[in-house]
Amino acid sequence: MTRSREALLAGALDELAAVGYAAFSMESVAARAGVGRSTLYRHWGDRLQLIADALETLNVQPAPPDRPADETAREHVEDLLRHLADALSRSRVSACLPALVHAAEQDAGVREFLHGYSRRRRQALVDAIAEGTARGEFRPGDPDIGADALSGAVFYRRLMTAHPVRPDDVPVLVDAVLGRR
Amino acid sequence: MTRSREALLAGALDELAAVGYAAFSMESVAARAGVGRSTLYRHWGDRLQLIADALETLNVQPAPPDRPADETAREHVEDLLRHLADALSRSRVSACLPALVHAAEQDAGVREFLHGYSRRRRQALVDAIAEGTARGEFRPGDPDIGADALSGAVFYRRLMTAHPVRPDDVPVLVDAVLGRR
Amino acid sequence: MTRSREALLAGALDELAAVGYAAFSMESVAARAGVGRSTLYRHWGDRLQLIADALETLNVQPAPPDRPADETAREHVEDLLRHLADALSRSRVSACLPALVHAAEQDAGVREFLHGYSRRRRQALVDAIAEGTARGEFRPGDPDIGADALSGAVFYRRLMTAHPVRPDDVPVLVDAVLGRR
Amino acid sequence: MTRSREALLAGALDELAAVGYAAFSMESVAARAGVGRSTLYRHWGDRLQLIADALETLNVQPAPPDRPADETAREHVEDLLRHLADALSRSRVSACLPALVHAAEQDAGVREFLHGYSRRRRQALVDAIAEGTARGEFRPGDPDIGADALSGAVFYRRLMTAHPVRPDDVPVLVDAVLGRR
DNA sequence: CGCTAACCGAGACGGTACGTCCCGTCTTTAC
DNA sequence: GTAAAGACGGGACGTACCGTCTCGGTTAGCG
Repeated sequence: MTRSREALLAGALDELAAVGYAAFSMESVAARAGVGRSTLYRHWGDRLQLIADALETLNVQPAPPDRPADETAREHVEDLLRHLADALSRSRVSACLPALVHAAEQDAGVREFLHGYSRRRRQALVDAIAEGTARGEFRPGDPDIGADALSGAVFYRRLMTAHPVRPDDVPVLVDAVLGRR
Repeated sequence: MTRSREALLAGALDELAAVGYAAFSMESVAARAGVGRSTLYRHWGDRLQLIADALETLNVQPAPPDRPADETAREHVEDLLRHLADALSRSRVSACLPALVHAAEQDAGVREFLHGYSRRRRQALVDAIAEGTARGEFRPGDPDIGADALSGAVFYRRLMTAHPVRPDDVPVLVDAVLGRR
Repeated sequence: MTRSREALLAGALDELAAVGYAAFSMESVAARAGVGRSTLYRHWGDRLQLIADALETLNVQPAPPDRPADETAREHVEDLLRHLADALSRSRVSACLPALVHAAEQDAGVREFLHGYSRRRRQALVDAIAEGTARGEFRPGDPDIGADALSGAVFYRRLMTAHPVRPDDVPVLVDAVLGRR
Repeated sequence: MTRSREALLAGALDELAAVGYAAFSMESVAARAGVGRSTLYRHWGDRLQLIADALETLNVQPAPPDRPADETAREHVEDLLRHLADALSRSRVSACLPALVHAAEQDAGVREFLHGYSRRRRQALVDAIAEGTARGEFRPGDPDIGADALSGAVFYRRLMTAHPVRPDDVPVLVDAVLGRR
């Protein structure tokens, strides 16, 4: 709303991406925003409220791009996964993700945010898979399981290995889990 | 080695599991171990050294149980996944995992540990899948991709949702990714 | 200035008098003043800055009492010495003196303070002696030397013996050094 | 006695002279002596015992030099004062003196040592003055007072000013306090 | 136009944890 | 059997943030 509010929310995300949740410092957020410490506390009371609020900022779902009428379900699934892989490689979300995973373990508010974020993405994937399965584009199977395996592979590679999934890897992954073209 | 060393390493893991990496306090670890703060610093110098060392403790791979000679590759894969699912539900590793994921993002030592830990588990899975594929127990496919999808699903459900994979979920998952029985 | 500042300065002098310079503890000063340790460090940064500042407190010279017009130079000299003897027996200055002497050896700031304090007192004495000498109340002689001998006796007895100069001892001392009445 | 004992006593005096009583560190004394910390504690238990013992080392009175038969009492007094002035300018005693003054205020053992040291020196001076007074070399007067004034001037200038008494200053001082030649 | 209210910065305050240094005690090694 | 090495619990150091608070100063809106 007020000018400093936005500067602080942005500063909070920067801080989170830069030093993580553990070393996150209100002092430093205020400095990033070029704002007095007291102003910060006037708006958010404590660290967690600020972080939780800043995360909402990330929550704005970009409207799903108009899908061409003739896009196959497989293409759609691949798009969703490519977008996820991309988000986990480059965006601010990616930088904050490990901090979020950790914070979620400690704080119900953050947990809610993280799970909700994940749920929305996953649901889109489930829908696309279900459509493809119905159309016979994919091997028959539970679309929920498929979504876990596909999303999981992307998150797993980002969080637990040094080699995140790249866009080119996506088709192979879809082939393996949902059935060859 | 010395008595207090072990008490402190154990205390460190407890602390990590209890309050996470962000709120991890040397003060509190020393208290948990019933040991003077200076003793703690005599051994580890700072927070990260202690955590890194404590993690090595988790690193001891339990010898793979003697596999019955007649176990199928599918059974083996399912065992590995059930063990992983179990580890991510109950063990000390699970409690520390979010803290680890976060710490790994900030510290190379922890990152190395986490990736190494993940790599070893994954390799066992890859081998089992490859064997099954060779024997025709599974649908043909790249065992690396299959391992990512299977491991990924388990980690994803633990870290990003409120519903971790339970042992009973494993066969369905294996069916979906590697091919129906 | 701020409330706690004064409480801390007073506490510092108490601490200095009570346990000396060697055992002087910031922790304990803060406790004496009923103030948080961080407040103490916010104002002074470290032990020496605090002590140096606290000493300035002692530096306020009480305005010389209106000397009766008919006071002789000898009476004036005796007054000054009695005042010194008294200060070295009872006052807070006396309690801090040994600590000061030691601290002065290690720290230039304290040294400056101590020497300045001594110089001012001594100068008043030199002036009084010079006046008396000019008036023929005292035996001819260098007033600086006389001041050293008189001041010296008082400090010497305070610092190096168990028997400080008492007010009654002053006239005899003046007789011996400056000439009999 | 044992080799390390002596090294430690010497080291203690060095340390005292170097950093004073306040910053005196057992750690550092042991290091100076090239000896383990535990060896130090085996001999002295704590800081004060060590310091007290080390000071005894300084206590060895050099045998009074054979006074020439024809030396006057004034010459003797001047010799004693010159020796004192010299000791307070150069020797290890001088370096330790401020530390001693301070320690004496806190610790009875050190106080006893310091006062005793002072008493012995002063007595020699009193005797010399008394002799000179008896012989008519000095103005009549109480030799105790004279000794306080003379010793006092020397200590005062050492401890409270930046200008210690130098050997050349001695005759003038004696003239002023005990009577002109 | 001037008053009031909000928002803001600066920073004092009591607190807690950090990592460092030294204390005095003790056990364990090794010469 | 004496000395070294060094682990141990303790406690003060000076630093950095925390979250709370009071204090002036600016700006805006409203009377």
